Amino acid sequence: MATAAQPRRLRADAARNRRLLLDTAATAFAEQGIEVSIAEIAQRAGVGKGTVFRHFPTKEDLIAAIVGDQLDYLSDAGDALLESADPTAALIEFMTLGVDLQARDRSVCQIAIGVVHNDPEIKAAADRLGRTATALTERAREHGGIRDDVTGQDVLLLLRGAYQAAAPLAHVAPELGRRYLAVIVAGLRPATSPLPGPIPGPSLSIDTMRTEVEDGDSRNA
Amino acid sequence: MATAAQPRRLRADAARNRRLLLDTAATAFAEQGIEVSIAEIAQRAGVGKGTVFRHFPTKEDLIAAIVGDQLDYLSDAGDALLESADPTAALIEFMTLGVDLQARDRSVCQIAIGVVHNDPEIKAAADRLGRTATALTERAREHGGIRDDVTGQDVLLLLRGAYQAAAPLAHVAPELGRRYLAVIVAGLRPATSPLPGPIPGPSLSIDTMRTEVEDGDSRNA
DNA sequence: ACCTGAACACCGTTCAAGT
DNA sequence: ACCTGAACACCGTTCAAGT
Repeated sequence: MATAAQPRRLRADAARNRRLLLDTAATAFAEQGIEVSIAEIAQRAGVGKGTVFRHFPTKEDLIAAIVGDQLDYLSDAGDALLESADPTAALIEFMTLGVDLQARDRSVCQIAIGVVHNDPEIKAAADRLGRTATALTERAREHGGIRDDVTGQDVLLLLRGAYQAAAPLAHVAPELGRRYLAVIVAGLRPATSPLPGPIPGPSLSIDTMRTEVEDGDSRNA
Repeated sequence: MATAAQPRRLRADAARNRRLLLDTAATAFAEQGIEVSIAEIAQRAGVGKGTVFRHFPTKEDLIAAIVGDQLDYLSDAGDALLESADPTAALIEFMTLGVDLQARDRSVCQIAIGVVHNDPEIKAAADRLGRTATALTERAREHGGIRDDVTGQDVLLLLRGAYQAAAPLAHVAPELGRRYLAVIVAGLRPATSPLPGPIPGPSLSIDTMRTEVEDGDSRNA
């Protein structure tokens, strides 16, 4: 339920349309990916195109709202896993859920990949997911299940990597995501040599880090 | 140099235009990603839009040609590394080159992700890269550097995963790809428990696997 | 307040007319 | 044989006119 800073109370029909659009778009995106046209979504929902843009000023905003919901789903699952007896198994289960979620819904794959960054709803959902991942990661670390230079952000990003590695063959071998998650999990086990480069901070959300740098630069790498 | 089944000999100006377009598009894609318009590429190259489509019937074909070249570059580097004294270090170096290549060129990131599948040029380049990766992987395995249930295809896909994991923060922390590659490499070390799921065959290219299944199905997962 | 569809700018692609 | 730009279909987005 990522219902953040809304202008307080929508008219009855407006609220209904918003939900309707969210649901219609979610299934459409899951089926065909984000390239479905707004026109088609509007038609499937039985409203005019203009209505879509009244609720979501841009297509990105619509995607953001849906992805935000999905992130919340993963946060819920992660929070529940915090009660689990085996912290390491809980972290692995969390990552597995994340990989499967991406496989199920094509639109989630774009999470945080530049398309959907500056939206406040997504930002809030991503922050919450970051906190959950950090908690799970710290428990697993204290339990001795994973190396001590790995953060919750690492876990979230690697969970994305596991799915993205498998993505090209997703149609042929849907279980491949699990395979690569297993490789990654094995790589997270306690080890001697430290990982190279900077460590993504546990408190720093993806969006925060990005906006800090000012958007739209660095086109020339 | 992926110059495959072309209608034998282009007219002088045509050959020149083709190269010009390839170069112009390559830099444009690397700078701004694949979303640059054909119109802009045509203009930057100083030709009409129609000319672009005469050489590359579709935008995908243009991308395919460029990505194919890039894959060849990685194959060349990999083949050179086959002479290296330390097979395990060679494999790691190969993967590092692959991650860096993706970071350098935004268009390569889409490799084999469904956009660019059925193109024969890409298919040939991907096959070759697959063979190179397989050779490097087998040498490292015989050397005892990696677990024995990992194929060259695994290596290629994981190399993609490493970059994709880091991609959301690529602007802020360009070295993050190396970090996640290190995690993955650690996970590839010889181990007791086998990886779950099917093993991507060393001889089977990504494209081959895909066309075997017949495209356009499996929309409902 | 909210909905709607015509209108706009832009994109990939086609093709008749040129050389 | 190859090049060109006008023309087409489609897309995201805007907005004046309706309720």
